[in-house]
Amino acid sequence: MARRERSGSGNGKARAPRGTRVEREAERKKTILRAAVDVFSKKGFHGCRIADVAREAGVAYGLVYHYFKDKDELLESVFESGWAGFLGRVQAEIEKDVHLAARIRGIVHVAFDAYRKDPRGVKVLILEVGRSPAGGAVNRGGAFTQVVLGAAEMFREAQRRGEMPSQLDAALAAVMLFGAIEMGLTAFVLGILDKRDEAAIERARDQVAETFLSGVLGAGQPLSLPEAPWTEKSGTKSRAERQS
Amino acid sequence: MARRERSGSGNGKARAPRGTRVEREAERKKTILRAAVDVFSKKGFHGCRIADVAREAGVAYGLVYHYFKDKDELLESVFESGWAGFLGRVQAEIEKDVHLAARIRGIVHVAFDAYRKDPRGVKVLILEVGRSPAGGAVNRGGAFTQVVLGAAEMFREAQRRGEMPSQLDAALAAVMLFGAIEMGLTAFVLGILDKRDEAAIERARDQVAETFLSGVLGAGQPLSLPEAPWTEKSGTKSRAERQS
Amino acid sequence: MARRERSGSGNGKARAPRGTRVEREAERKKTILRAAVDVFSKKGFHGCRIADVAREAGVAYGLVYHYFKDKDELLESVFESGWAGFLGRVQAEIEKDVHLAARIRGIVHVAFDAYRKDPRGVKVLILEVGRSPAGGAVNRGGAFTQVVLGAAEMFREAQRRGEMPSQLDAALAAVMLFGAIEMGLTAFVLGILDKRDEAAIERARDQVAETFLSGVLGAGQPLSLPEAPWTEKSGTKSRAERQS
Amino acid sequence: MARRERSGSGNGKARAPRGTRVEREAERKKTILRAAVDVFSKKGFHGCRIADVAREAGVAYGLVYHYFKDKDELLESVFESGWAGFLGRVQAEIEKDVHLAARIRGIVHVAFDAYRKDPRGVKVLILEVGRSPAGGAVNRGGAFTQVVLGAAEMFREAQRRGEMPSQLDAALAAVMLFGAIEMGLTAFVLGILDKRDEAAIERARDQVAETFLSGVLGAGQPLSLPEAPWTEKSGTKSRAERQS
DNA sequence: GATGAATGAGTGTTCATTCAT
DNA sequence: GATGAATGAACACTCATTCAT
Repeated sequence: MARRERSGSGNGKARAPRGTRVEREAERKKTILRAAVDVFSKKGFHGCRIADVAREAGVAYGLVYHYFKDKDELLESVFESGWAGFLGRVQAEIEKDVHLAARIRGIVHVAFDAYRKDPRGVKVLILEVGRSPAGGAVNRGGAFTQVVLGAAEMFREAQRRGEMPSQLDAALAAVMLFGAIEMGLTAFVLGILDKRDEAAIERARDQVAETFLSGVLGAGQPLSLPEAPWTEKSGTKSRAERQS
Repeated sequence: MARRERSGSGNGKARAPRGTRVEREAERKKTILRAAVDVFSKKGFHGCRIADVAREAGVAYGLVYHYFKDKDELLESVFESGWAGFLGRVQAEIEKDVHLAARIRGIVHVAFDAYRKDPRGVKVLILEVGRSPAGGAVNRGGAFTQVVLGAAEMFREAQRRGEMPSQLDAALAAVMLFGAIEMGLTAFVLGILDKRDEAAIERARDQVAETFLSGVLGAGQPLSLPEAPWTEKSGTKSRAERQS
Repeated sequence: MARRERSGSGNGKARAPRGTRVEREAERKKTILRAAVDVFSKKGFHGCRIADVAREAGVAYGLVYHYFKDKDELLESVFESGWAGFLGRVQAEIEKDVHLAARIRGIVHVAFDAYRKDPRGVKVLILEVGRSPAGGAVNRGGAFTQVVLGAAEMFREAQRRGEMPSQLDAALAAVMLFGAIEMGLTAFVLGILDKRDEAAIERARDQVAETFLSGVLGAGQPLSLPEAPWTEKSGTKSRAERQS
Repeated sequence: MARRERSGSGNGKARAPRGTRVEREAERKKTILRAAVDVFSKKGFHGCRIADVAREAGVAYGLVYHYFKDKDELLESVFESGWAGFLGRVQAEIEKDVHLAARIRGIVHVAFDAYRKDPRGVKVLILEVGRSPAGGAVNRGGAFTQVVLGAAEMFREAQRRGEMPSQLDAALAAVMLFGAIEMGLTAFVLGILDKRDEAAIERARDQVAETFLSGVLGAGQPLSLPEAPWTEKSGTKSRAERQS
């Protein structure tokens, strides 16, 4: 952002071929970031050392500290560069002024596409994000929570528009959406589904979207299921029990 | 050896089993285990030190090593004692010979009940389990995967019985089920939903179950949605778009 | 020594079969001592744990501490029980009123016999004794030094008696004697010579004795060796330089 | 990169090699090694802590680990740097193509010179080397054994050349040689002889060499000793008894 | 900017020793 | 006397971070 152009000051000797100093620096930073993603995805945040990242990036040990204040900032950058982009795209889908179904499909698509493009990165996100109870480090919670809340608002709006029954709690719907997506991807990460099968990934994507939609939209019409006890009872009952 | 029989003094019901050395040792071990769960849930696996566990349990540092070979074994025990129990109950639900809907509800109930009984423990499970790319330590992967596969089999069986449409991939259905549950609980862990509201927990439980059921069972009847592009086209289309 | 006979005091019930309590205790202590020798010989003093000794002896962990104040005392006892005996016998040989040659042979015999009877014990002595620079523990230095000094006195006496030339420093002769013996045994301990070959042990014993004798007794008659430069030069010179 | 050429400022003789990073690192490593030798010689291997070595060397704790993988490697280096050099020089003496007597004297000289130059180092070698039954660490055994075997070969060769009677077992002769040397030095280490008396050291050196030579070379001519019982009997006898 | 040596606090683990039963 | 659980000091090793070149 703070671009400081300082094109050649008469230094007629050797000049770095491609790109300004600034550009090359940005390049370096990206290299390190990418290396960090790789290493994190292999060993996890805690299991990796700065030395690993440096080696993977092919730069000197101390250079990492030129670009990142400390390990935490590095992690945060990883998330900003990956997660933020992802969340941004999700948010964009959320804000589209189309029918709920289209938005859901859009969100799911964004997630699965991200996985197809950068399985490593997604793996890191899935495995590390939100798993930092120590706080401090990955403050993904915040960003992620924001998106979930945004999605909840989307559902609420859809309910107002009549695009979806009002019985289902909007926040819960949002949560379930991301749960379905995450586990869908986790299935590939853990090897339950074959990650090398492109078609399988696409199929999973569509089924996740449609199944979720079917569940959410059909929530109003309690299909005649054999005994669906809690749909009515539970609410009442629990309220009664609440006295203790 | 030094058996100290202290036959009930009229206390016809529960009898304090304290006294035998063996019993007190088992007690100690449990104390440490509980302390470990507590500490883990507060600081996560990597953020916790043996010293913390010992302090929390109120025992001497070295005693932890009397009962557990090393930190990894302690962690594994935490998961075995918590996770294994949970997975066992899930498995029991899976194997019940009732309609799919009942089984799904049973599974969801087991999970939410576990959370109600021991939020801390569940938090640990959710935040740490399966997030140990370093491998070795938390070998939950295996057990969890087994249960997911078991659930997949359940869905497959249900499809054969005609209790559920065959279009949805059974494995994916299993994965989504656990995803919905996990995220449902995560919502409480992360504070998106109010964990102190017992009724909210029950409501979430039921909605998760019913929504999931609705989605899975209704998967056959693609409700007349405004544009549901991928249901049919997807495979072809995406392959076409792949050119870029 | 302090035998405290307390034959049955009318205790008509169960009585320990063989031996008084005192006797059984002495027995225990010996068992532990033997176990300690074994373990030390396998892992060395520092490499072994009290637990190892206890296990080897087949007694409970804490019992070792009933009989020995601490690890150091245990080690000292090992040396006292083995080393002291050995040194005593050596001392006896030293004090015999016979010709030097006979005494030397006697000493060598004592050492090699000890090895034949208890290779383990000798190994411990050789490998650990005198290797405790930390002081404290093995105060063998003292005892060993005493014996060396005793042997030196023996040589001095022999020189007075004319049984041996006076040129060789008596103290050095003593030192060399034990050096030859120790290395002779070390050869078996390290496997340079075959420890299972009884005849080899006997041969080594005799050759050590005779060679040493030959060297010491012949010290007066500087066999016409091709160039024996230091015998005269160095000695004289150094004595001259000694003034400073 | 930042090469800072500081070509001699008229200092025609010795040039301070300091300046290059590599050189200073080698220097550092040596400093640590020397410190390790010092600490070992004071406290022994087991009694010394990495912290001691670091303090003695005046470097930071962690730096020791920068140069040495772990404590064992440090120890090994200590021995390699000291022991290997010593053994090499001994081996050189062994391989010289001169009369046995000269070689023996050479070997003894090498040993005593080493002691004069670096009593500390020799002390470590004497007190710790070969006393590591735990194996692994000090693999001196191998190197030392090799030299002993080399010396044995030297004696065998001398026997073929007729420089020494054939009765004495060559391997035993080798063993005794080193035994005499070791104990000769031990006498100074233990304080039996005065280590500050340079002349005493020289005298001891020469007497050890000559006495040993006298013993070995005179081995053929069993000086008319009063009763030399085993010289004939024992050998024969033991061979006979060997039947059992 | 780049490099990697230097630093040292933090933590897992061991094990001698004590003590209640 | 026996037993082995309990205690905690001691120490090896790691690794984030700094700094001189």
